[in-house]
Amino acid sequence: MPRIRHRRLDCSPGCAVEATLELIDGKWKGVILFHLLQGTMRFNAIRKRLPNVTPRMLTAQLRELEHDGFVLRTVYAEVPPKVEYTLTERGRSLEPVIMALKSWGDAHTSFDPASADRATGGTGAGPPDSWPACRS
Amino acid sequence: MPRIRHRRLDCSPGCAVEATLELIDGKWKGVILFHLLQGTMRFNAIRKRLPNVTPRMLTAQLRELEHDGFVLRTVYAEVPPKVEYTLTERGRSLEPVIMALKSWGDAHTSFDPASADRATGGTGAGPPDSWPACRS
DNA sequence: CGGTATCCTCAGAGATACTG
DNA sequence: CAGTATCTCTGAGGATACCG
Repeated sequence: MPRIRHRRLDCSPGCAVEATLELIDGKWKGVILFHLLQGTMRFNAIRKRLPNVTPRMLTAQLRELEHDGFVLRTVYAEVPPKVEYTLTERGRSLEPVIMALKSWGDAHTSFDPASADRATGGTGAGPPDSWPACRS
Repeated sequence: MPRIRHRRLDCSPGCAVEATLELIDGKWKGVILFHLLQGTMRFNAIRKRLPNVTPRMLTAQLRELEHDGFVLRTVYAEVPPKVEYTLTERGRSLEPVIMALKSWGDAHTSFDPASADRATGGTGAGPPDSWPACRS
């Protein structure tokens, strides 16, 4: 069984920011957490929401979330197999964080060049050329 | 000049979550953003706040933040050189996100086992063994 | 249905040294 | 002071195939 380790030990007043980021970082954890906020889901249900995820990656991410105490994995001894993923209390405590991320994303995915780059007496140089857009 | 690309294009209702996460992900961006919220800082001032960062990494992270329109880099034609980093409007718009991350981290760095893992009719098995603690 | 098992790639990140 | 320049390496993450 591969042990799960966290890497960031660097501290400072902003340590808490990094600590939290590290926990929800990892390619799919954010979205998984977001979807689980709507309720318990089964493996393939989650999978359908993440179009490009491979089973291997989804398992890995879910295992990390479980290890970090965010989700509870419940296996039913049935045929065919049934596994449910539910947020724990700790997992639900992330709701404000996830929602802050979502709100910002919703508000800024279509970027308005006129509102950025105007901080102080900026040069006007270095025009931001491209931000990623959300497809579909 | 190495072009900066973003990778995550995967969409779904939770797309915005991932989109935001991607922008502030990257080992040091969260803390940098956090510190810049307190005001304009110079390169070495930021560096002092991130004890274990190498100049190369700090430069890279700042360049990405600049590319994403979060920070403004102002170079003064002086000797010795002076470069200041300031948040843009767009950068400051991240404040709720950063603060959500920090609040959660502050509240959960000392983990209380009694409050987690009690979701539904949990098994009680799989005791969470170790979470990373903040040193210093 | 809900995963494992392998294999592989490549970009993120560290160490070290040097510079306008 | 504020960075570059290399060189190296780890491991997160993808592709593909198979299993209880």
